[in-house]
Amino acid sequence: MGMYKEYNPAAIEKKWQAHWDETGCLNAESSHAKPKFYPLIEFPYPSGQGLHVGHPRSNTAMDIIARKRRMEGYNVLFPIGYDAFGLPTENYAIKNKIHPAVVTKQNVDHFRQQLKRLGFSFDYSREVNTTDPAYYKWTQWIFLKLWEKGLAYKSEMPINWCTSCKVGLANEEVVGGVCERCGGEVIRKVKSQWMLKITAYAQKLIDGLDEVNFIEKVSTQQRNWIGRSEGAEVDFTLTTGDKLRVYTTRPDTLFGATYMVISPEHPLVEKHKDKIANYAEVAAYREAAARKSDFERTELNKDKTGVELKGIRATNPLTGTQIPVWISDYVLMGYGTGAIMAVPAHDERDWEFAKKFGLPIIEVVAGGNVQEAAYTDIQAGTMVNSGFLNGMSVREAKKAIIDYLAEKGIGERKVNFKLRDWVFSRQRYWGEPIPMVSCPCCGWVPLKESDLPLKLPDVENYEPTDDGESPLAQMTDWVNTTCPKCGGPAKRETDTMPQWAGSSWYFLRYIDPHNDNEFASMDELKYWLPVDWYNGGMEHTTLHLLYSRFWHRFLYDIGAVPTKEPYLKRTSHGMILGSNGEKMSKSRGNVVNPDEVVDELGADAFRLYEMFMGAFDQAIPWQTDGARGCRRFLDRVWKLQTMLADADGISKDMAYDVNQAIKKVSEDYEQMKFNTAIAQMMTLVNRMYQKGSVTRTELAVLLQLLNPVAPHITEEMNQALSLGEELVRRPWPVCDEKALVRDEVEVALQINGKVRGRVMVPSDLTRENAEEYFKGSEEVKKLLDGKQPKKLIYVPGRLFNIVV
RNA sequence: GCUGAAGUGGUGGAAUGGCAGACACCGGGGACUUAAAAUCCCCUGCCCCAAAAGGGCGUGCGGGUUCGAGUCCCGCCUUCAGCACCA
Repeated sequence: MGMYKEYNPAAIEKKWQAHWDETGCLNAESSHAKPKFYPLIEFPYPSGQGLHVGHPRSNTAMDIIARKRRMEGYNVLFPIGYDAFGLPTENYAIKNKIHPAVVTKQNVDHFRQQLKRLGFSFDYSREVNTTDPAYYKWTQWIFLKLWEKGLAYKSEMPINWCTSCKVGLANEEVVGGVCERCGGEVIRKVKSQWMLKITAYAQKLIDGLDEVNFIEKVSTQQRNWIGRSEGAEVDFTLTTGDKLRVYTTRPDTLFGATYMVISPEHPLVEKHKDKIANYAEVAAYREAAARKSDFERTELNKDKTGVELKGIRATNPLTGTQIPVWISDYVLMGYGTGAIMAVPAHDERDWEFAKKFGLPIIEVVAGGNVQEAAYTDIQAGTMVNSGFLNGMSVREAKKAIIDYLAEKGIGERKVNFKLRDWVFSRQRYWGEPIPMVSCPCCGWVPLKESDLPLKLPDVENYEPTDDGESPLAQMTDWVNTTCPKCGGPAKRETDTMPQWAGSSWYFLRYIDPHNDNEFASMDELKYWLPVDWYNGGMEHTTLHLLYSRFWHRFLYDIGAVPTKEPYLKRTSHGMILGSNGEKMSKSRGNVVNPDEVVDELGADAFRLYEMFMGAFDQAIPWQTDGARGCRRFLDRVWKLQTMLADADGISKDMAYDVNQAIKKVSEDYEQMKFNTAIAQMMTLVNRMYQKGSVTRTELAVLLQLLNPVAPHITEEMNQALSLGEELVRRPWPVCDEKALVRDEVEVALQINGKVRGRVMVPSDLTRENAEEYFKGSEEVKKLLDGKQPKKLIYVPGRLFNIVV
């Protein structure tokens, strides 16, 4: 045993990190002999600011699980990589005239060094980087497969266009309707873009949720986002002779339709412009709508606006009544058919619209007062004013009307999804080139697989062109190519893929990261898939998490991966807020830099605090004083070396506490209740201090339990005291249930639910025996003071309640 | 407006319908020290009482269920996050 030294985290942490690097003992084993465990964190975007205190929250949590699983005998793949394409890097490159690849390399190196300082047990030998051509070769390959199966197509879609900078902007760059950089006006400009048909997978993505174990709020949010609804499409006839098809979830209310609303972009507006008496007004409204972003159009609480198409009317197919047709920007071309029938009596938005514009309101479901408010209850109402539907319940009416519409050929049952197809084009440089060529003879032609990766060319200038094309469009040498099909002159696609592309399949590449022939071998995929546990932020629930499920399910359908779903389990961490309780941001000046905390307190204390600060799934404000408290705890653990007793084994008076800690810590880690697990270890250490001594066995158990959270200090103490081989190689401790059984337990004595005393009772006292036992008790006699008990309740081990 | 989450001491937070405030932070007191820091020990929800003993009040608000409610039900209020008025 060496001399006692002060706890010096800087030296200890460096030593063990170097040891893990050299031995690779935390890396996944290539053998498939052991059962596998694949935990995953969302790989970071390597921003110029470096790591913030939010990253280590998720990382430490999964590191704890990963380290525990290794001790439980699993072969663990805990990978790390970088999601390195993206806007901030590109903007930085433009501003500073540096190639984005250079910036990316600097940032990745910085991130890696910061992550290593925190002692995460990542397998760095499997690192991936989405900007590496050897990686994005396979991103492009997946795109080609999607194209092959008809899931990639081109469509006219609006982009945000700054009229002053003359560039396309991301939603994020549009703040309050104006350009974030110059404050210029932003309009929506239509451009032909690549789309992915995620809507074809809507039902599969809903059904897949039943096969996995996601926390409830994630499944709920994905289901709501996909938004399956069942209703009907119905044809109305216009006075122009056209059929106007609408989608409705309430076909039962068809008799109550008193007007129609179509989207301002609806083709019928353009088609019949000479029949529309107030066309100038309509055109002005349409132009105003075009200027608005989807968000503004759908912004709530805003006043309903709209314009009647004068000169065109629609006929209600059931009543034969002619009703007016309006345009309004709250109806979007992208959902349903871009047209609705309005039933103001039973839809709140329609009701408001009708009130504002003085349109008639006809009650067709009895039960409310439709002049006062829309009546939307679909459980209680009975049909009225609805011809053959009268007297039916809403449910019956729905079925009857759909059957009727189908019979007459004017409508049909229809399932709709809120989910929209995925706009896959960006007018940017720093993304994966889309491997497609436009040929005047053959149309869009995919590159041959053997020509992948299609690398990004070196350009001088990364600024988008002022006509909305990607910077790549200026690279005529690169753009002009030959058609892979006919060999004639052709042009490359110059838009690039969105950042979501690389992150939609990165967990597959980790499995076989150096494979040049395929994105991963089936043999490895079969062993490692699915990801057993994926932790990430709630903000990625409806985009990244859904997109990657979509790609994975597609790859399954073409036989490229062996599982339907990529992730078995999904959990989520809460955000770390600034000490003022607000979101951390540079502008608020409340950002905490993890490097500074590690410098002052060490990585172990930092990790400990990240896990101790509060409930893992809740947003928590950062308090550096709290982190100092965690360092104090580690100091106390360190000092236990000076309190070593001669005895070995677990002493009798500590058996309960030690085993209680094993049980509680083991269970709490699994449920991500890290804060209470740590509290339990603090309690154990407090007990050891009270006693003033600790055996080697007791200390070894504590170090083992603490190791996943604070891996450096625990390995160092284990080694310094020669307690055994490295903790990473030792099995996870098992609770001795017998040690938790006690002869007597303290229970509370209550009168009418109020605590009036405490008493020790045999721990095996049952409900049946309790009455007799307590009747003989002095304390109970005293409390009763002659009163007659009406009822006696014993909760074993908890309390005895006397109702008088 | 919709959806989701949450309101508990001075602070962060604990609590399968069963002793509210575990574990920490801050603060106070003591020991050690020439002294300070660090460390160790003790106290620390609020109110009444000189103190103790002993009461009383307490988990956003108002009701309810229950022997018993932070927890369950109904109705409000507030805060945070997300959002695509989805017919």
